Amino acid sequence: MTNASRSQPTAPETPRVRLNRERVLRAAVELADRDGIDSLSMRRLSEHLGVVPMALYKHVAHKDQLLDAMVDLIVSEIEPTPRRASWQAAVGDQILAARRALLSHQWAREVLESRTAPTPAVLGHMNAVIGHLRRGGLSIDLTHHAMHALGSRIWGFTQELFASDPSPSPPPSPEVMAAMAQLFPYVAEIAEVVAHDSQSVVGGGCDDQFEFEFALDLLLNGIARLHKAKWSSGSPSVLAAGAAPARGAHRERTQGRRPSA
Amino acid sequence: MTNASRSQPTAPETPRVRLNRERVLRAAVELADRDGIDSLSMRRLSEHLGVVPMALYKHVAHKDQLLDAMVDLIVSEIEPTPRRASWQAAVGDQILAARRALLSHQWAREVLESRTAPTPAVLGHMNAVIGHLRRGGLSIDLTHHAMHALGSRIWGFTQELFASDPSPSPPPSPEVMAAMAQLFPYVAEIAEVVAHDSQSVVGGGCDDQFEFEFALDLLLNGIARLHKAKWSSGSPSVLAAGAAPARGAHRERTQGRRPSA
DNA sequence: GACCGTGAGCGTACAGCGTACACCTTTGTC
DNA sequence: GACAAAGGTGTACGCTGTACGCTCACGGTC
Repeated sequence: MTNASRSQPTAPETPRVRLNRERVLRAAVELADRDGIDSLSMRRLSEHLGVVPMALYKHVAHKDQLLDAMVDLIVSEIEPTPRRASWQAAVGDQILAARRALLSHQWAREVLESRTAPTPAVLGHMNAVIGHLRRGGLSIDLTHHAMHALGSRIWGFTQELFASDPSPSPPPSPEVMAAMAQLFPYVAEIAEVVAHDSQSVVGGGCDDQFEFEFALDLLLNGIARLHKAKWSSGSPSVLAAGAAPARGAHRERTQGRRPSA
Repeated sequence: MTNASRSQPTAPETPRVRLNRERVLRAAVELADRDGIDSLSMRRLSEHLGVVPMALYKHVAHKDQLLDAMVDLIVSEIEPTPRRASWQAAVGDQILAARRALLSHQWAREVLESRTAPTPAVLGHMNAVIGHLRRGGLSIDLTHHAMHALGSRIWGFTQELFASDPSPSPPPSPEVMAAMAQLFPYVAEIAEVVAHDSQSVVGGGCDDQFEFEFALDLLLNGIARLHKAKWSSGSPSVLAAGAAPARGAHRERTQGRRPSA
């Protein structure tokens, strides 16, 4: 009785395509793109695939593995970029390629950052970036610190101060605005200039692509200067070589300390 | 009958201190510090406070508000720093003060980044950082982009490639190591150097404090050079002023485009 | 064609989550 | 002492991830 609908359902024309890992992952990505990663549950995913929740567990061990595999899937779509005249250009290309690949998957940032172990595709992209740096002549030491400095920016997203609000709140009332200007004059000053077409404080009416490339160039140029100055983490005070005076001696600076020889 | 234990419990010496918002927040922070933010549930928190889950809702509207308030609580413990001879030093001080305040609350990064609206304390710290930049003579324009470039780094944490694994996995077997060296030679090269006392790929055996200050100085110095070169986002090619040649013309660069006048 | 092992998909069940709602108890004010 | 407000409780609901055992379709072998 309960199986009646299963043995010969009312729609026999659907030949009941078999599930496989690939289909599960593609559907998961599609759903996450459409509704956001927070509303991606095993139940909703299974529903989307016309299947019972537990069916998914024949193809992924648990939700965490599903997320890992989703990341791997879209990260593996980053094309490796060729060498360029300068390593800065090559690294920039590689990182902007990542940005293009991940930009249509807003959830990727959050998931990527929450992973604790890298997937093969992740290692591949890291390898490509490191490769451009090393072939550009950077020492292992400088490359290592450069990778830390770039951090998750190698994925092509800036870590903004605030997650962009999908449902923009109504513009703050004038009296709130005035109170804010009094308490936080410097924030208000910038907010005012930025908010010519938006109401968010920071990160709203801004050109994400510009801000990203701005910060990327800042870092790459800084690394280039260190490279030219033959900087090594053994000689920390050279960090400011050729630039404006550094922040100066901090009481609790880690002068001279370094992780590896 | 069921109320017997409530009306006159076996331990009448506990005068049943009344709950208040402060106590709830402090307990939540304590619990998050100890067990991680993922295991902070309203139920566990209430249990920790010797109270029924719903009691918490007399003091916070919902869990999101609790998280907001927790962040606000610890962010408000960041001391504002005085002016220094250079604005770089002042900004550095302010950001390292944030780092000190947040370092013992590992969960703060994740929560902070997931918020969409700033709390007062958050605005206060932002205001302090922006203030140091503006009083240092930076234009509103440059200050704005500098804040984007610093991003969530103003909180004192580097956005690492991977979350530090609380339960370090066993060191990869030699054959896995060899396979990795073949597939990702550049990653392996760095991993080998770094892993003299740790087994993680990146972010493991590294000096967090050093890496943080390295990246911070890189950014502050870059911003300082732009400031000295009187850079404005209207003249994008000046970005590389006085430094190594920039990444060069990207096909899809956003040359000249800018968010605000 | 008959048989049988494998594994995909199903159903049920459970513990845990955030929180709505109605109720009771304690507290502070007059 | 009366009464309102505020604080704490109990129950219940819909949601989550997933363990376990079953059934049934498929592929390979005889």
